[in-house]
Amino acid sequence: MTTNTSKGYDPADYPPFAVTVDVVIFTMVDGALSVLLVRRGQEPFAGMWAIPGGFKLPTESLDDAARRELREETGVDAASLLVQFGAYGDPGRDPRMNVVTVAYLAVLRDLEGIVAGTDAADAQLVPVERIVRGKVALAFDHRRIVRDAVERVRRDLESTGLATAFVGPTFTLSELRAVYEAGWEVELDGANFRRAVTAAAGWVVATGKRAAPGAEGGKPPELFRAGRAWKHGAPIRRPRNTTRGGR
Amino acid sequence: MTTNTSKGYDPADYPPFAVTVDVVIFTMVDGALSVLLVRRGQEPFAGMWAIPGGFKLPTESLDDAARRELREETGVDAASLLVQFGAYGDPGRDPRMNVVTVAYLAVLRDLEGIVAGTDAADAQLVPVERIVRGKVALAFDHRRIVRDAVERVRRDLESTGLATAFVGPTFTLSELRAVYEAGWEVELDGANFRRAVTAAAGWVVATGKRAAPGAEGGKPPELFRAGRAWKHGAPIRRPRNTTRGGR
DNA sequence: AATGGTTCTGGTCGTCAAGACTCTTACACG
DNA sequence: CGTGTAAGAGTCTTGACGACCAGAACCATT
Repeated sequence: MTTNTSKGYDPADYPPFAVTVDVVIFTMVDGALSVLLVRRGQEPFAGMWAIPGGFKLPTESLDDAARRELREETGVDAASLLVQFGAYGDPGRDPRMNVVTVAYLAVLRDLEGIVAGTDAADAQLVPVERIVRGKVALAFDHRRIVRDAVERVRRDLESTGLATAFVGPTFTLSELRAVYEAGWEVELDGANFRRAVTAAAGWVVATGKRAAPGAEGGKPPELFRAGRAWKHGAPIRRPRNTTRGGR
Repeated sequence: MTTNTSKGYDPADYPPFAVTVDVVIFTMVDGALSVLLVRRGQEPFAGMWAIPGGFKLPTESLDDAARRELREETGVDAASLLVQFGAYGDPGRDPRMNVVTVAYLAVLRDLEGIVAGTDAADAQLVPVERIVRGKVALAFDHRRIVRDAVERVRRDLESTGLATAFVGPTFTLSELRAVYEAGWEVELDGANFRRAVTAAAGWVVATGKRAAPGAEGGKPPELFRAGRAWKHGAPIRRPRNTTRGGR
């Protein structure tokens, strides 16, 4: 074992990099987990779809840079959620120079309306399934980044309060359940789901109000808001359809 | 919403950064999850303890850089595990320049012997608990990095085959159980643990051999090797001692 | 007003995983 | 040959979870 001699600090010693921050912005579009893509204006990959991103400034933290990119691209100031999930620095991932990018995933609620107000040639919301399966070509290594982001979302649904970021400040249990169903690609029984989140206090708090019944009719559902317990976990676990033991 | 105009490519446009890779190297030291610390030889923070790290080269990937650092610091070529878990770039985290570091966590098995062969003033294995609680002062923001790494280990124990990286190619169920107990700071019943990992095929494969009984005597335990199922998950879940609902 | 359709909401029931616990087996040591 | 120790096997209870059914509350249509 050698001692740590590697961090020499002659400024000529270290190779310069550009550091960028890319943000995978998720939202729910009629029951499908979707991400925001923007069309690139410049080379390289001009005209191609990509996830939003930009250079980090020396005066801001990585989190700040991600927040700034989010605001610049969507006008939204505070995302429901913004988490870092990976860094990408393969040689040649940017054809022009050494770029290391730090990837964030964000969750927004009302993105659909915002995107509808822009030129459809410049921004669109695409179901993750289409990106994962390669139906849409993305610039750089952005397809891999999106894939990793989706993977992270699936995990965090089970271990964090991520799901609440997809719904509004008040929500029905059906809406919340739909988030899990879309993220995990499963079907959950409504009655069992209700029991899981209402059995213990701290997950959802009844507001006493009711939402308007859907277009299809039906009993008007209760409105809830998120409790504090989400800070430390999730009320339900991902079903293991694979009979324990994998394969 | 604006279109993506942020990635201008005039080389004078983007602020230069140094990119480093830091590795939190975990190993088990008599039942305690521990990390490798090395003493810094140069400024800044000369003489202080830190986790190993160094500059990324433009010709290598981030993963390659992490592997290289691991080899340079420990002489070990292939770690049992090497995963990226975070990037850190707060302004001022390095007093001399703009540095963004990408953090990896590694798991090694026989590190104790390697460290014993070096000058104790240059490298040591420290239980994570001492670092988390701030008993050891670390350079840069390395304490935070180690804390995040520990958090990641705890999670990955439940959702990946991380635990098998701590044990040898063949192992007893007690050894494997000890990994979970140390990582989660819980006690697991030996009989129940055995049932969990042997109930379904694919987790552990009996080799037919038996290890020598411990110094304390007792029935000599069976030796197993890891099966393929670990690729996709873990055989046991972290006990929820908090009576569901957190708070 | 009655009927059928839809969704929410509460209840039941069987299955199975998870823990707690006990007992047997196989070694070392004196 | 007993005694101590840890591995390994068995039993039992609890409760979580999923599948399913039934009633309640609303809408739309007749």
